[in-house]
Amino acid sequence: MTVTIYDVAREANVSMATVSRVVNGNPNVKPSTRKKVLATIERLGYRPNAVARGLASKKTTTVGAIIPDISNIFFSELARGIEDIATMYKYNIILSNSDSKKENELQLINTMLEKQVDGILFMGGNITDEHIQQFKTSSVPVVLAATYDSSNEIPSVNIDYELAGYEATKDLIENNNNQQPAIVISVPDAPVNKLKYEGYLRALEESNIEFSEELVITVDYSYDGGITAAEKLLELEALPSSVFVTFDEVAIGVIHGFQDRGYNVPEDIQVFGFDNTKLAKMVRPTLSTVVQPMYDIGAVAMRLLTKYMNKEEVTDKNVVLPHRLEKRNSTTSN
Amino acid sequence: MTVTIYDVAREANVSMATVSRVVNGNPNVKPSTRKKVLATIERLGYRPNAVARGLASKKTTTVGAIIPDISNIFFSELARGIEDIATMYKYNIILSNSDSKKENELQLINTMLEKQVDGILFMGGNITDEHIQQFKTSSVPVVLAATYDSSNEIPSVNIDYELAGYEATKDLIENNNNQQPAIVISVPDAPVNKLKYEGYLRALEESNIEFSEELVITVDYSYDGGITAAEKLLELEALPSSVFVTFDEVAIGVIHGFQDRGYNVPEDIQVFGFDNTKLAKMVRPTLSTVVQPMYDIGAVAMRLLTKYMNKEEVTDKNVVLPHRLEKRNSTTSN
DNA sequence: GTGAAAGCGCTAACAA
DNA sequence: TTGTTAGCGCTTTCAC
Repeated sequence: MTVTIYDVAREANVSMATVSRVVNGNPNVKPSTRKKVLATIERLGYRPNAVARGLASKKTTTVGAIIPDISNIFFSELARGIEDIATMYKYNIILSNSDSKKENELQLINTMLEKQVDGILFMGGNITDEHIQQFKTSSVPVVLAATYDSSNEIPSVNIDYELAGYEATKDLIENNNNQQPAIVISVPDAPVNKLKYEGYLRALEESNIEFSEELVITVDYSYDGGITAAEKLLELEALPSSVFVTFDEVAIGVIHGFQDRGYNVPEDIQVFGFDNTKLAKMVRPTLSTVVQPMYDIGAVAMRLLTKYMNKEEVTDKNVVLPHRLEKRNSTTSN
Repeated sequence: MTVTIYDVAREANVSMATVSRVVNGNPNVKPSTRKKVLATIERLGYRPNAVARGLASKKTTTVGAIIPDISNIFFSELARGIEDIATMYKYNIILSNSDSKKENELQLINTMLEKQVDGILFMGGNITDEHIQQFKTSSVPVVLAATYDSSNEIPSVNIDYELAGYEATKDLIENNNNQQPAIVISVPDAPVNKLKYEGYLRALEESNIEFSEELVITVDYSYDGGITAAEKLLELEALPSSVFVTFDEVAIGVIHGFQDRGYNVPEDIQVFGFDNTKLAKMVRPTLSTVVQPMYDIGAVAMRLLTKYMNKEEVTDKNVVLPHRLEKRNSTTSN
């Protein structure tokens, strides 16, 4: 049926070891026999069986990627970064969605390990001790992408969320006469979001702004969550002059929530987002936001993982990529 | 090092065959020995090696998904549909991006086959004879998702693109005093887009509208492409009263292109999109569009693939899912 | 530069 | 109900 290395060996009058050498680019093969082998491979349409190879070599050139939700624009960009670098290094990706549920995550890690992946790229919300435990006892390296582990035990690639939150808030404060910006938080339990909030608080503190709790709004991580947030903000006695929204998609909902009720952004209220997904340029007014380089995070995380898989030396185990503020029209009246 | 089925067998005083039976849920095991085996599996932390299993059983419970670009919101929704059904049937997905390049596509198919996937889900633009050839000689089933193969030889899941294009155009014609809507096309060589265009032409014909070629605009498949399209439209002697844009993302660019130049949608020009990605509700005015059920296409395609993989009988090899028009504010002055 | 042979960890007859 | 024994298709010593 399927043609094996053994068939090729027989047809080419060499041993299977030689065929294996040719297939794997081992230099210890006489050019003439290499040519002969290559010819019969071509003739028979031989295609190496990666599963058999994996069993014999204990390497599958496959890595597992556990991601909350690939249909989320943030993660799909991240995934693209991962994929591109993986391809560059000849790895394939087994991609699975966890919906950020611990149970799914732990289960998926196990499945990936069963499939003998050479490494795991993990994206998630909350890293629990159980996660850490599983990562540390894993037989293959694990790298976290856009996922914060406060213990810093697991290699990771992130931006400085606290600083980013601080800077965005600071910008809003400075442009609004030292008034407290509101903040719209989603998935408040996820450490990265806590960090954004901490940055927000630090900025308030530094500007000696008296903190009003009612300006902290928690809503779903969704466009509709943003609409809801706008409604909540409009129910307050006084509309704050600005709002920091911790996800672009939610921020766009906030903008439209205001606009649909006759308010103008940025005139009535300025809106600052977070992530710089491509959505940020696809609204009117365009969204000022914190640039988080999703693609790069994915790419760098994958690169880092290859280093671990190849047992290369790693100097920087917890990579912090630069971020910046991109000011657009949702904060700038012009 | 790693604990194998053999270790478990020894520790539990049974043969590896029995352990295998327990692991695979084979009922021919006495409950007491099953319990004993399970206990030692637990105790030793045994984790079955899927690669060895794959080699022995010739099944990997892994399917390959070849997708143009996972960071595209359309495909990422599709991918989610695929993934969810795959999980339901205990399959894992190897996901790869092709950027719709034939060379990559062919290469990826080959890689997937080397990895011994049990089936392939293919999404792409142009299906050439070479593709068909490779699919037909593939040792595992292949299903196309949102990808048109005019020969209908390969199993597929689609909507009726021609009809959808026809209906959208028809709607625009009827709401605009029989004037020819413009059409903005991206990736014109892809058969699905040709079909949309054919539907457009049929609608014109049916309404006895004299066809003006200058109302056919071709731009990149991107938001910026939409901006460009709006510019091109504004360069015409007379602005058409409506435009059918064959992708939502481009349509949103078109809307903003007009708005940024002081024109109003739908008052100055109506805009109709295609796909109903979640972007459609995230613009103002909200986008009227053809609802293409991406998630369902992915899910149904994966389900279809499982049928082929299990050698179940398939009654409907080329599935055509229903679509509909979702009228929103980009075509309805209110 | 090439070949022989022993696994890799498991499944699946076939026996018992 | 359980065990024995071939492989699955390849890599990788170790000889020659």
